[in-house]
Amino acid sequence: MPTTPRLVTIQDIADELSVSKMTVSAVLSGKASRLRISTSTQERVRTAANRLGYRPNEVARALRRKSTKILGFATGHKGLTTSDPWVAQILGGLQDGCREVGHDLLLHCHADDTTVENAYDAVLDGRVDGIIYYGPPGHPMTERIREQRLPVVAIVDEVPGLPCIAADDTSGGKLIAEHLFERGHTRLLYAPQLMDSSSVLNREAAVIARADALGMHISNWGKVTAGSEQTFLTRWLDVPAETRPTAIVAWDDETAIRIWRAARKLGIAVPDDLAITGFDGLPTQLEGICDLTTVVVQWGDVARQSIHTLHTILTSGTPPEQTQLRLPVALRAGDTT
Amino acid sequence: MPTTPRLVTIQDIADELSVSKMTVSAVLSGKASRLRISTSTQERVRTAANRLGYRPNEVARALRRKSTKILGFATGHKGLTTSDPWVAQILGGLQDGCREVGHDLLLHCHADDTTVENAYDAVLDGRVDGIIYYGPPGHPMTERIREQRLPVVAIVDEVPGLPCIAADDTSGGKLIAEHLFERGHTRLLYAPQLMDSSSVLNREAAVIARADALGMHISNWGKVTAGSEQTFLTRWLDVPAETRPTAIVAWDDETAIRIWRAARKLGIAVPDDLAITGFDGLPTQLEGICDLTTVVVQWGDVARQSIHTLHTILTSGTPPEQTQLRLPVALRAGDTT
DNA sequence: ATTCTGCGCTATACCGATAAAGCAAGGATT
DNA sequence: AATCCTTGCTTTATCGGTATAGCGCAGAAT
Repeated sequence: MPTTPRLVTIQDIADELSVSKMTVSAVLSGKASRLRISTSTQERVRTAANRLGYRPNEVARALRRKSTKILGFATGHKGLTTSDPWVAQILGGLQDGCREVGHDLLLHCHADDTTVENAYDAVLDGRVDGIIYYGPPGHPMTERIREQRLPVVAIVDEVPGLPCIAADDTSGGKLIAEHLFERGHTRLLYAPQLMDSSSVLNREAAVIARADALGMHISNWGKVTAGSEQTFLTRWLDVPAETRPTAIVAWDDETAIRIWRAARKLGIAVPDDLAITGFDGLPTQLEGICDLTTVVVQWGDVARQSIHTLHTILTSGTPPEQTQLRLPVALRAGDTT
Repeated sequence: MPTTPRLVTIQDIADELSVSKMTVSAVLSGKASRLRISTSTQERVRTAANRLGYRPNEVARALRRKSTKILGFATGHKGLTTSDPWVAQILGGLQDGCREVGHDLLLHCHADDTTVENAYDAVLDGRVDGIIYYGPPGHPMTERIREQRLPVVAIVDEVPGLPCIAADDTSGGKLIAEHLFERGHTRLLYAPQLMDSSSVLNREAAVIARADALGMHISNWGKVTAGSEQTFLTRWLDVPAETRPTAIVAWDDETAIRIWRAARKLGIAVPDDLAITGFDGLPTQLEGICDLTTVVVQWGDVARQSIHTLHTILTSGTPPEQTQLRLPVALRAGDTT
């Protein structure tokens, strides 16, 4: 039994003043002039509302207006969690955006594995007006989202057919390759972890393209999952020093740091024997003490922007002109290159 | 104009099968046996619902049932933001808890400064069934929350009269003092930053009490705000070496790291000249590379637990017996002591 | 004297569900 | 043969708002 405290409704005020519900509603929702309510009545209604501590029931409103003024956030990547500090940055941005457009933000907690399906459901349930989706593009449900023209905006990873706000991964990859080139590297190794992400693929493609153009050699030994860094580096140690890659380009900061940590354990000197780069620009709280070379992405801005795009879709009915955005990134050199 | 896609309602199904709305509702909400609906009708309803892709409108449900199955999170500390990685841990825990009790989680984005007032309003608006509140205890609104018996659970900081789930700050402070004692320190300096937090005060009191008991001397030069670390350490340098505190006990990790960073800049050797301790045990992502000595708190568990407490209050109408919880903490020695 | 117009508000229906009571038909009971 | 009970649904009211049309009255126009 949810203990909702005694509520003051519009009816209570109406009874008290011996006017109709509608009069009260009109006054309190600012439609007073359209319904031609006298100033004196308006005054009386407002006074009574204040005195009784009236607050409009948002649920009732939402039902009538068919819009909850709530936007949702759904993730489709497995293992991704809100406590991940980089998702936190996104959440912060989503919140800022919501504040700016006057909505609230709902985090879906229903299923154990939060998929696009949940996003889809939540909209149909009427719980939220629209969804920010961060997940893999391949999900069968994305097809239905497109067909039914549900208000969904993708972030970080591209989902074909959906509006998408992401980072400029291509520029980021280019910056990494150039940075390593300037530092004198000629043999690179790309270390992905997530595989069903357009972001990873874009970063990789850009690094490769730029590395090639600069005459560097770049290889890829496949996924570096959590826990396999040691094996990865052992393999690296087995390669004769003269042909060994001198830098590892990790697809994100987390992977980079895990490799860095493993390198320490194995006694590999970073960056002298091996340079490591990340991608994301996570706030590690240790800036100035211990810095990873990385590409800084304003994830908060990506998220904020996505809310605005979603809001435009909701208010105008159609996506805004600029429905595909890639926000600029910057290289930050640290102690690992 | 929010573009809600064409909805399938209970009425559509009823029309299609030439039965009443109520029959459909009963079947789909599992009350079929109580209303004595024949198995064949149940079958027909379910089939039709599936075929039409029916999803119950949660807003309508919420209105009727007077419960949204949504819990809210409100912060009252100024400057605290979701992108703060440690708030992220809390959010993750809140989400886990919500999943376990079958609710969703709403982040309030209405006002610029999110206060208890917002929490209060959101409950009265009917947007959420209850609130997890993290903020200072002194707010005048907390008085009204208590009076009206609103379902609010405080976390991290104690709010008199409200149920509260927090970390065992007292044990944490004790652990810090003992750890520094073992390392041979005799003169400590306590560095707070937030001031209106019971958590800070408890930590301080515990450190002082334990330090006294162990015969150590501990001083407090007041708040170390962001940016004032240099000044703080300059003052420290001015003290003659023989009477200088040899360890700084920061009230949290963030402050500790800011001091650590400033120490680096000033050429102070950590931990040889000066030891530094934190509190929180934030995942810095740099574990094994660069570690702060700190007290690890399972913030996720604090948050999860608070959801369960709130849920108990909502379902039973009264707070559970154990309405005050202090979760255990552990010391993690790092490179700074 | 009659119709028209503007004012200030009320009546009714509806959003999509659910709770509670009602009611018709058929078989069992007395 | 009359009553009762069970089965299997339907009816009505309600949650708390909002949209739309309407209605009585006063003064102005005809």
